[in-house]
Amino acid sequence: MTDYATLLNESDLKATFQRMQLLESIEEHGHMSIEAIYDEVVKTHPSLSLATVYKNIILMVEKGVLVEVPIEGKKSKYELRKEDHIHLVCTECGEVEDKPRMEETDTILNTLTNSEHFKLTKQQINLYGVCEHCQVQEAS
Amino acid sequence: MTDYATLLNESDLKATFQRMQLLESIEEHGHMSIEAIYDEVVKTHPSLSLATVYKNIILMVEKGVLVEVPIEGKKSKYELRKEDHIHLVCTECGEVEDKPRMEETDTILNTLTNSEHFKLTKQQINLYGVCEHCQVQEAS
DNA sequence: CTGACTGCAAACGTTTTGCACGGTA
DNA sequence: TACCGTGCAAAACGTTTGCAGTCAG
Repeated sequence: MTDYATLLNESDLKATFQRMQLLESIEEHGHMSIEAIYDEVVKTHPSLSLATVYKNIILMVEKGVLVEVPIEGKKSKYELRKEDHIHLVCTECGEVEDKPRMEETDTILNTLTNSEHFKLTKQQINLYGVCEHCQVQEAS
Repeated sequence: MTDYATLLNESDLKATFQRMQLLESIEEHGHMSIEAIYDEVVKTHPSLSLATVYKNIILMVEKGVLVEVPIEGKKSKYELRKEDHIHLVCTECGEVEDKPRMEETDTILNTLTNSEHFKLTKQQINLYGVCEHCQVQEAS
């Protein structure tokens, strides 16, 4: 997906230069905080306002273009919406990595919620730990 | 567990009246935001300071007495530390319910992270949807 | 008795808001 | 052209801090 204009229009949002910049930056980096998105985009578009970033991130989450990833003890990060997956969150460097969701977990979780009469709309699996890269760092 | 004094002392924290009140309120309600904890405890202990609640919640999370539960689009809630479990988060009323973790998911997630050379320290599974109670409300 | 903890008030950083201007469809 | 979206500055909000007094161990 690189056609942000179509994506935005299909979500009832006008395809402004700012919104496309935000999406481009998020796709490039994977998972970003609002502050990080602003810092990144303002480099190439200095008149960008932080308020605009806030307004648009919230709006794009509501419209389903973006997904919020809440993280323990930190500010939420945001990513493009894509098929369900698991997040590996490194507690050392803060990086978030995506891993495909296993079918078995889906089945188990669906069974569990069905038996609870809970109308499941969204799964969120975050695994916290130390990524391979940071383990190497620690060793030295 | 009701012996908060022992729990606190074992965690290198003094067993103050305020801390015990916070823990009691959290245990009674299950999952609470900082604001909610303050609102609840200040009723019976009017001199309580919000700053004290902040300081202590953060401290007790660091010491492992409490666990932070980050939730999409909302402020984090806090719960007593207990054996691993799944959270069912109702997007209507905001209530969080605990469900026991299935062994199969544990196995799957461990296998996944091992193969990634990711040193797993903590799992977090949140399922968002509508609880049974709110589904009944909607129908009417 | 002493260091840890509390409450207060002020400081701080983050997020939201209202409004005049500018740009998309 | 009509609205939606942007940038700015101010306001509102949540969280943190420093300090003097108090309390648990």
